[in-house]
Amino acid sequence: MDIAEQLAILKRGTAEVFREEELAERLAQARKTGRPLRAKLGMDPTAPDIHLGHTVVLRKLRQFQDLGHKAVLIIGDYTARVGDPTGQNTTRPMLSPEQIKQNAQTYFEQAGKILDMAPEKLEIRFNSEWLADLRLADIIKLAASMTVARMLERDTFELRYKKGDPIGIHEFLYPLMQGYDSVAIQSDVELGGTDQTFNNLVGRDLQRIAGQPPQIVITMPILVGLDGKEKMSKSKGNYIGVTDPPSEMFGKTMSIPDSLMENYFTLLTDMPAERIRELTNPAKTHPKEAKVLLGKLIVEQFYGRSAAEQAAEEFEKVFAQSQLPDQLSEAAVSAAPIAAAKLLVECGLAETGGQAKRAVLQGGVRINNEKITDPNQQIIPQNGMVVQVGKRKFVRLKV
RNA sequence: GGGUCGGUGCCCGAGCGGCUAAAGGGGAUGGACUGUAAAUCCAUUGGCUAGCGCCUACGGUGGUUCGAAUCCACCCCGGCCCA
Repeated sequence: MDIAEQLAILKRGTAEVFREEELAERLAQARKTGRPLRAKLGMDPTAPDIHLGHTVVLRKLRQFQDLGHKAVLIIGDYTARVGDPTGQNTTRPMLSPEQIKQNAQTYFEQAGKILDMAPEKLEIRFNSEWLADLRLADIIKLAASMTVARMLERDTFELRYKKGDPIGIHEFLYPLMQGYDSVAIQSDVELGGTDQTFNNLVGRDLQRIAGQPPQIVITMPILVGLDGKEKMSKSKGNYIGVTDPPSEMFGKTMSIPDSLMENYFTLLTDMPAERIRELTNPAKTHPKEAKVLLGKLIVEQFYGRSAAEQAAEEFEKVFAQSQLPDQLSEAAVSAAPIAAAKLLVECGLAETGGQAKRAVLQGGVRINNEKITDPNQQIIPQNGMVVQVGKRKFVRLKV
């Protein structure tokens, strides 16, 4: 594949490339010397569960692998002790080493769904390997390569500063540590979300100072969450996890605002841009149809085609035709008569009695598809009885 | 170190001795309308109780008072200004 083609693939969906000419050069050089590029991605072991937001960058990294390059995954075990201030309104707690190790493990398992895990395509490094040995003098030297003004330029700091939120001095060290990672592993390229732009560019500076050719920085757009407003994140609950079961993945995809579809197609699938334009043009494609396709494509990447088809069918059945899903989770209850509200709590459909009572009073509860209106109505649980709260929570009773 | 302002429910934020489980907004949940989209509208939003009612809650501890998120003392945490 020639350089122009490679470049086109690598550029697709990116937010920015610093700098494109350098990337082209470096690709050409790799081809000439036969030395694959080292594409770095830092992983924060504080948040082990991967969602589609993370896969945007992982997919890009995978493209590098597929083009014959090497992915270098940095586990920020040492940096996690500092906590990346990016996007945080408050200082993060520091983690214990055991916790970090466990998180990293989970991360690998999940990242393996996207990345090529073959040893010759993937190098995994813990940054404590080089950061733990730095002495105070080294750290001061590192710190001297940055100014307070430049630090404060970063939105995250600026925002917090203006808002009057606390900023710990140690947080200033984070970008430096991350930048030093690039020096340590001699990366050719570093990938990250746009929120990592600053951190990644620091790597360029530090490499230059260290006499290395500065890495090319490729940033990917931040994936917007299901709410259509904020960044996809676990804490905001607006995410699709890579371990979500197919039906849930599909259902969540169907719930995104239409306006987000183009973005999702671009960042989460390999669909050509031209086709995406057709799909997201309501005059050419019905939005629901496009979204179904999107949902299938997403599920397919993690569970294969047949699971994707099945999830779509199931969705149609349950939500469009209000039928019961194929698979119902079971809840064991005793056979004694019980008030409806209490039954909901018993089988885990409500957390508290008050919540259950409310659900009933608001007409959201059905037992064997019959609406219950009185929270105190006595129910005699029977095997196979189906209890439903709202549109999406079902349970089959097991007496 | 000095001065000053602040810490309220999932989040933001009002309240500044009783009428306060605590205004308002956001979010979330349930309902209507739909394409589990958006927009809109209605309702709910500490726990226990069939209900009367009881318990827990306004940074922490102790106090004043018939009664405290509200007053006082000390402590913890944070912002800003000065040094």
